[in-house]
Amino acid sequence: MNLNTLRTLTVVAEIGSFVDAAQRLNMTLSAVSMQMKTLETLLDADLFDRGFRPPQLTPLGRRVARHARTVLGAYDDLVGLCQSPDTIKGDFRIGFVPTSSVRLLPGFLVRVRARFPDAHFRIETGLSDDLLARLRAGTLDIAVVTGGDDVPRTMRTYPVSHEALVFCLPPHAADWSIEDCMARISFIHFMPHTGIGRLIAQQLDRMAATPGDVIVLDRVDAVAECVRAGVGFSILPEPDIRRFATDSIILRPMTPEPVTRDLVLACVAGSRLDAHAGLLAEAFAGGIGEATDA
Amino acid sequence: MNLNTLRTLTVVAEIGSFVDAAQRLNMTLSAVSMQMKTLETLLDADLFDRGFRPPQLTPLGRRVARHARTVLGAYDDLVGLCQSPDTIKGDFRIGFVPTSSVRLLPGFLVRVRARFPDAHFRIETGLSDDLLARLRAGTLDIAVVTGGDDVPRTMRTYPVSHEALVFCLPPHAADWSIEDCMARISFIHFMPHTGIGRLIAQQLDRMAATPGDVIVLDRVDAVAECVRAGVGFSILPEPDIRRFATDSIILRPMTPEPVTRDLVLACVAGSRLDAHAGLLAEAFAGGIGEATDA
DNA sequence: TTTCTTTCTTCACATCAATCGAATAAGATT
DNA sequence: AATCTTATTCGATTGATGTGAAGAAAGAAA
Repeated sequence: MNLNTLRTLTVVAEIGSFVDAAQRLNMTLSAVSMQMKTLETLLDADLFDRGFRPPQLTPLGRRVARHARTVLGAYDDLVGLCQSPDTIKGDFRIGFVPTSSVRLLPGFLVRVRARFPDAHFRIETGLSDDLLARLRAGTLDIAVVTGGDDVPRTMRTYPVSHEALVFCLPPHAADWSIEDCMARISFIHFMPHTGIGRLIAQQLDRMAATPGDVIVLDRVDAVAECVRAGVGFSILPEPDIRRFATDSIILRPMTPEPVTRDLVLACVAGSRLDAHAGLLAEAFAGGIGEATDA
Repeated sequence: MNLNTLRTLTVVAEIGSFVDAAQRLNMTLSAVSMQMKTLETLLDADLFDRGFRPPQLTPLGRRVARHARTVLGAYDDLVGLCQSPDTIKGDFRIGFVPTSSVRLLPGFLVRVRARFPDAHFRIETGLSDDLLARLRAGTLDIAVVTGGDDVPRTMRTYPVSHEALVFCLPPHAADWSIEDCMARISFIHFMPHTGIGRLIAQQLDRMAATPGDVIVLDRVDAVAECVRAGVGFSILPEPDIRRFATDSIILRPMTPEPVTRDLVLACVAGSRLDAHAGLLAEAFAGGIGEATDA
């Protein structure tokens, strides 16, 4: 009748190893092992196949672990019943898409700590799709993801930031048209397989301009250095590129009209942070610049 | 994170007193008190109003208690996941309508103990409507009730017994017609406000025969004695009346066609005994006679 | 295969939380 | 007010749960 064993089970199921689960839960390996053994005796069921060294969940074990999440969720809801609706308290897990983790995270943490001292967040990063899947699986309570069509209807979203995409040109191309750039230098494509990458690809399509040469990079700082060095030009969210040597990189708004990338705070409807997600979204207030520059 | 406190809370909420809840839970009053205090500190909420001597649940406390039942239900489901589908294990609460508790209960208990030694049942009695309400509220896992239209769709039912209603006439009326009886002696109406009582009233209606005089009784043995003494005649389920002095009471089938009263085992769909209700219904096999006479 | 590393299990021991019984306090009841 | 019933509090005991070290077992490397 103790939920700790269930919580441990879910963590073990998620992580796939007793040692790592123990570390995450701040307890010893032996405690985890004991708990799982206790649980198996209590339920009179084989949850793990110990023929493998990280013991593998049996099919039954997987079902139990999934159901354990429901039980824990129901329990968390009960705890939530007793909390005043304008405060947040407890341990939560929040996910960030990589670029947002650099820019939005610090300000978010500062504000949240000030406003909700009894709330603690474990921060995890991942691509939008990954984070959404983890929200659905219940291994994440809330996440900052790239907004758009990809976010399913079952999730509630709250706008967190609204960022203009801009062309980033090297100094020597200051007077060039975008067509000139396409023809004469490389296009540096940032993370094409991600939410923001798809947005960039979409813009290239829209301009019906095929770059002569494409370089793919997965770090904003690398893109910035390459642009500055004159290797090529790029498209990035303005706040991201502004963090790097703005003076030596030419920023130019998207043509014919501005394009924005939206970051939203997503939360499964009815999940335990559902009622508080709006409050948390406010902790991003002021946008990126203020949050990081403060 | 311990479910025992939640279970205690639900029992306290149901019973309305710490002492009685403690007795039901086989623990001391102080333990119950401590648990409730612990729970209140943990949730940081006032669950009870201690201005009254059996402490009264606050509105929040009531909500928490209701939600606690959900949590416990989810937990029970999890336990159920691990049990083989053809065995039953654990503590359950079963309700019986009064007459069935006399006749069906012993046989049921004997068979269930033999077949499912790890299942334990707390037996409670009540009228059909009461039992159905308690099933819905989750304070009962399963119940034997009078079948018919009253059983809502959300409940699954399994036939348990099928009993003919019969006229019970005193010896001196052995040759009388029912019309004669109506005119000359009292009709003894058994428990008119219950499931079976409504069925009896329905039969009187159908026969379009208004008895001259009606005596209401709520015990089968009292009905039997009155009939035997020649006070009046009655309608009862055959197995019930057979338990009393059959030789000195004339039984006659209902006219124009036989009428039956069905007892069903009812269970909320999706509740923790849902999957096993069919098996339990089998424990009533053989019907009343066999069960009690064995 | 043999050896080594990693990971889990087991054990004795320490620690903490839950329960009990008795004494006390506080609403109900008369 | 006196008394009854019921809940709270307190110290002592018990049981459950966690720790760390030693042992076993699976997987990787030689």
